Amino acid sequence: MEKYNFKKIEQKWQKYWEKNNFYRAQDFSKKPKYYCLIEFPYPSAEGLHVGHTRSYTAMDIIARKRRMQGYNVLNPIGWDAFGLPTENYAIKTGIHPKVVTKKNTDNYRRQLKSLGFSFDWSREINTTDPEYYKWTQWIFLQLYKKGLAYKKKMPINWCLSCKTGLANEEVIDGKCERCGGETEKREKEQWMLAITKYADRLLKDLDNIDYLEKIKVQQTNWIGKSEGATIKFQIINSKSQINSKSKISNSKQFIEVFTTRVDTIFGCTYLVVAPEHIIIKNLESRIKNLGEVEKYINQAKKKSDLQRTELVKEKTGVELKGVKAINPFNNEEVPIFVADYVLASYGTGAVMAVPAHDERDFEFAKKFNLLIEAVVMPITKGPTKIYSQPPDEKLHKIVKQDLKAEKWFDGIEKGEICYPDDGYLKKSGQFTGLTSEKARQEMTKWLEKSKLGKKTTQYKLRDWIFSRQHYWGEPIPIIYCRKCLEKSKIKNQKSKFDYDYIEIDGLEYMVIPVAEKDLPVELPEVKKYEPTDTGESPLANIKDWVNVKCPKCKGQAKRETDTMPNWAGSSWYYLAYLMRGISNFKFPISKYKKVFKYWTPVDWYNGGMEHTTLHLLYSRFWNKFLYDIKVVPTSEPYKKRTSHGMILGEDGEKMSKSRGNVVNPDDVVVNFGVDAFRLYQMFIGPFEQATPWDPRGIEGTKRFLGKIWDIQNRIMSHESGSMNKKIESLLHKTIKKVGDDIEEMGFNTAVSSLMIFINKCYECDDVPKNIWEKFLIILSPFAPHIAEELWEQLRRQTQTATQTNADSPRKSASSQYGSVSLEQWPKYNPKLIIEDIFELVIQINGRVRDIISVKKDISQKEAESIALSQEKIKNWLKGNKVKKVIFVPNRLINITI
RNA sequence: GGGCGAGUGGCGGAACGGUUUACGCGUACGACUCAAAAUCGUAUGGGCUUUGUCCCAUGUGGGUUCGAAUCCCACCUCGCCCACCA
Repeated sequence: MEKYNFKKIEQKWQKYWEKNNFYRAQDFSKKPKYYCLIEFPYPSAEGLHVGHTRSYTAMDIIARKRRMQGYNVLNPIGWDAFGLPTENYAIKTGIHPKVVTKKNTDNYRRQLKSLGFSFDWSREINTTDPEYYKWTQWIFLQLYKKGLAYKKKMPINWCLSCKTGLANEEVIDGKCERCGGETEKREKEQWMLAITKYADRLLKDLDNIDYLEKIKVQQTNWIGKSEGATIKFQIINSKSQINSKSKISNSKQFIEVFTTRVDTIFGCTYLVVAPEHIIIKNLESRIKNLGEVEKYINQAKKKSDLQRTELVKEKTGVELKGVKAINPFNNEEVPIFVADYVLASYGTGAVMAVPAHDERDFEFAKKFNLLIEAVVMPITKGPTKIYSQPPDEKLHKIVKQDLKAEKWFDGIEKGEICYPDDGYLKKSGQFTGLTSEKARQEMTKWLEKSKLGKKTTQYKLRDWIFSRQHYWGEPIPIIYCRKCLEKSKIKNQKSKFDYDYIEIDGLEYMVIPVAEKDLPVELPEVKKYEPTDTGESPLANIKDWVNVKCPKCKGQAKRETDTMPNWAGSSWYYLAYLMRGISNFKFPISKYKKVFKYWTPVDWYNGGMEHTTLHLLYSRFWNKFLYDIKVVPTSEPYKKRTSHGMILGEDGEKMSKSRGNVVNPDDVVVNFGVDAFRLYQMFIGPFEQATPWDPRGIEGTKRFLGKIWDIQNRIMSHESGSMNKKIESLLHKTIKKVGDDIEEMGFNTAVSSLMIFINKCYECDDVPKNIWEKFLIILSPFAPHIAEELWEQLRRQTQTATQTNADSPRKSASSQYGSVSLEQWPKYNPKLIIEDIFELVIQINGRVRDIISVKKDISQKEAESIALSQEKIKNWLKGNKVKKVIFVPNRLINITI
């Protein structure tokens, strides 16, 4: 018999699969569909590493199993190829990103094909293909038409070294996610997507999908819904100013604040507004220390986010002298401060400060010596004093009256300690005595009745900054025309513009979306890819691309030169695979509705945790939008989402080029073969956990395959057939275990149970063929090449034995014997799993003292008498009285003495 | 500071109320070999002046239970994500 030659086998079967279009998904097949999805890779110059391939292998195993279970499986692959590394490479070398992308995708394709993944290569996609991105642009235009894409002057995060705007999500600790460089705030006209309009649905619909709990929690926190109230504080001039003749101009001005703790409002001793808050400009004439305030604001603006966060400990701020605010609940005057610990972008950009019940306000008040007034007292611990008649007697049960509790309580009362939790109210007018919860309800009602505020829901989620000033991205398909704007102005009344216009460099333009028939707006050829220092996209320099005939008036117009962020192309790629199969991206969209209906939603999507709040949320948003405009039939794109752990380097650190600990699958495969590699990736540790790569570990899975090869040779070398009860029972156990484990992504234990089965077979001389065949079937998703080869050998032997003389036609080398991947996934027989003997554990006082084999399903009585008759046990029991006997059927008996 | 998760042999890990250390790596010894590699076999948590019907071991300290790695409480350490969100 030949030795196990993985190279030969792998090549043979990979060719066979490809030649026979083995893993092509059938649109509209009558079989039930199963759509599994992995995150398509960004084709970098370094090539694949084992971090990618582990998760792909896992999904490949699931796909292969589903096919054997009778599903029509779609397991597609493509390239998320727009991105900065490619652009940076182009800047350095002058080579067109297209060329680089081609080179990298070719390499990735070669690598993936060599690893035996069962992808449907006929649907390969590439986000940088104009036929692909014309649809990305098309979706943008639909968003624009529905008012969900808009342009806005925004203080954006600007990366000084990449020279581009970044979304909040792309700035980490004040640094650029890509290059790690410093960022600062800049004002720029940016295209925005109104994801916040979908915030509530993105949150609520999490209930109906099967995402890992931690993914749901992360998305929930990211969306960050909080219920509270907005409250209007009237602004007045402070007394000193009133006295100095200039009467209060009666145009009432208000500051609106957002709070989740209305119940603490009687403890509000000042207001704070963010440095960017518009009210400061509006109050300019009334602020007495304007110079000081402006100085502070300028300083705050200069601070990058990094500096702002670094200064967490030291709070800064300036009082707006000359004005005060009136607390609508008690009509008390409170001072107004400007401070950068208040964020302009959240809530109303202004807060009511309650130092007694908010840590940040407390800190600020301490520093500026402001009044701290406690109005909420703790309920459960040590209230030695009662401030009012609470509505519920039980709330006042004094739990402990030790000194500590009393001190704590007094500290709160004296304003020495901040108490940020719920409690019951004191010194709160008509609301005194209510619990925080109840008070929030009542006070909000009161606010709404008196029209001084209202119930409000706030989200941390912000709109998505969609503009990038880069070359290597999808051009935003918008044209700006001055002539059209002039015409409309003449036609319409001056003040009523029923069209979109925009101001660029002081000139006004009309915004004209590119028509569907003119898509794609293709990236022009350029000589230089560098972003400009002015912050404009490199596209702005291509005059004959920028200057364009207006599609409406045929006059001089110009194109938008910003491009889309990376996340655009990946927000809908699961649909692109379907379109690719049908009509290769031709218009119109109606062509594809049927295929969407057949395949969506994705049944199982696996990817990295790092995409939970970006890609995964963005693509849920786009899908919901596409659902609303009736393009896709389901409101959620992915039915089930799981995530994988990272593979760390041998040193236990994250794999990275700079650390030099990256493992390239190519090198592993050369020495050990694809099947050993696939198995080891699955065996290395729990799938959801990070595990270090151990270069020696793979020896084990290679030996495992060698054993399989040997056993098959033994089986084939002699007539076997006699049933082996033990092996049969173990087979059925293994079928169950492997099947269950795959579903729960317990791949490491699945592999180990396959190993246990093989170890047992190895001990036996005689493994019946029909048992062995079933083993090959359940092995095949993990190690498809060797499984195919052994299956074929086995079949060839059987067939040549039965049909002697038959000159079997020799078409393709292998197809005549079928393929193991066309077999049915075997069912286990529950009866065969149950053994008639089990190991009865005999414990005394919970400690194991003896183990004996006994018959299954014996009664407690029987077990007891067996236990008590054991010599060892008798010795233990000598001179002791049996107190109690606990019996766990088919497991153990515990005697207490 | 907040959220999520994890701490078990020399190492990756299994078990997730019932025999701690499955499976694999490594190591030691043995077989085969002139020899080595490969392969196969055996052993492999620690302790003992007691080799036993012994004792101790799942980050630390408590608790619940006949019985805890597993459940509860407190603490320590590490990882990931978020972070002045009112």
